[in-house]
Amino acid sequence: MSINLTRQALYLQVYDSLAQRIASGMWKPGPPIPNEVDLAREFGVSPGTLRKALDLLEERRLVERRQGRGTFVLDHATEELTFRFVNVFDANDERIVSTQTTVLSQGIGEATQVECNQLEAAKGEKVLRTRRVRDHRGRPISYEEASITVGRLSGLEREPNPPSDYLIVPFAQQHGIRLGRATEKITHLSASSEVARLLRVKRGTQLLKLDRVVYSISGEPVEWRIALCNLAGGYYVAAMR
Amino acid sequence: MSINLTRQALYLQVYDSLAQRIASGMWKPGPPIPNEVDLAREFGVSPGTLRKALDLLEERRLVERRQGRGTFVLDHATEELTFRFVNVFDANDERIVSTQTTVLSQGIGEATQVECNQLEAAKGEKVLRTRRVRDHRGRPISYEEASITVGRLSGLEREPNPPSDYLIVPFAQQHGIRLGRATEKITHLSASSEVARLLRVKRGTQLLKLDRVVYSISGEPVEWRIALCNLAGGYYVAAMR
DNA sequence: GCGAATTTGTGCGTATGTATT
DNA sequence: TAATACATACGCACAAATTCG
Repeated sequence: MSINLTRQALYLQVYDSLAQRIASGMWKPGPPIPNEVDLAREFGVSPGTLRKALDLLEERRLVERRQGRGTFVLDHATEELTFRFVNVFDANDERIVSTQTTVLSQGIGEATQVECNQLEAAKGEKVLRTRRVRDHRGRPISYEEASITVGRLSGLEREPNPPSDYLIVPFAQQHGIRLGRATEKITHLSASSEVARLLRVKRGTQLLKLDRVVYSISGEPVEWRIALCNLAGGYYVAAMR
Repeated sequence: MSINLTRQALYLQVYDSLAQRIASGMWKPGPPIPNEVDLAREFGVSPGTLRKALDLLEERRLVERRQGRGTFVLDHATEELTFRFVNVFDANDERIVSTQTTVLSQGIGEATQVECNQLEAAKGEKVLRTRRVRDHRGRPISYEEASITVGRLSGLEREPNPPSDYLIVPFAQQHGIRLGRATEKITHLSASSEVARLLRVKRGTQLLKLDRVVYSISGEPVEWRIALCNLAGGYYVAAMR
């Protein structure tokens, strides 16, 4: 290569370009993206450099590569990817994938101080707040309060009626954002009378409190959520590396 | 390269050789290992292939590479690596790194049915069991029951007095094993009178139950541990990708 | 303070292996 | 079987970081 005046390695620049094509919807799940040789030629880089960019796309779950078939944009609306930030399992070792939700309230407002901290948002930024109760196998399982940074989901600002039963992973994907990681703080507490009523348990029942922030692949916080969860014989699973 | 009669890719074979040198203690933390060109020559592979093997060693935290300096074997006895499977923080956001432990009992025996399941051990395999109470800032913070597969830690069988206050990560390293990942199941429960006494809390106090299995880099379970933890204003943190 | 030597990081180009269609 | 696409491997050149005289 010639002299590198740019701050970024070439394969990282290629990564950005490819990621942009996926975020913009130019490449969608379904058909394979162009093959490596063609892409390398198009970007004017060597096949090895392009492969390194694809390695990164794969690691960040933007694409999936299959030898002999091609490279495919991943659909984050699959069960595997959608529920990967949901670590609660019921007593039968089944992941709690809420089928039904009851929305208590929803609205857009300016971020509070706490929301600004959790979401790394500037003062005055808009957030979409949703309060709901999730059911699992016909039983209310959790009460949730979630806040989403409106500005980071492209097009959300202009949506008249955002879905109140959204699941954050596919919801973000629909707005050009793939999620990369999340952290969750876990404590336990006693159900207040209000929450007890919503979850149909006795007041004082012990619940798990899950305080979660979900980040985009590029590292921005997208959703902050607090869930009060009635484990009822189930458990939470954490995986560490 | 010539025909590939082996099942494994060349860079994976090289990885195994390098990993073996670290496990055996031939290469230790401290001085850098030989440079990439020399290693490639020694193994009779191209620099690119050797680099791919090193990439894997780095990803699995066996080595650390620094441009201009060299490649170094990682010491898992550092705080960062030792406590990476400890996700409990106190009310001041400080990780709970137990300074003091009181051992209640320790001994070697044949694995029970449950231990065989958790540790993927054969019937009759030996396990080292330790019961202890951990302190944090002068307060008892958790009661633990741990079982270790004796056969998977080299030399442990012949140790007359295994340390009762071991920390699993450096302890495994001392026996030629680096740990790769862990999973932890979390529930809450009320303290029994016995546990309440040990943790100096009232009977019935809510505790977090942490049921953890730690795996070696090669994927074998090494330790199964149950901890009953008095959060006392603290919290558990899970990170997801 | 500077330049040479050393070591890893990035990039190029090519050939061949292997899985899929 | 043939064509296609990703996977592995080779070898070389130069960039960037670090160390040391």
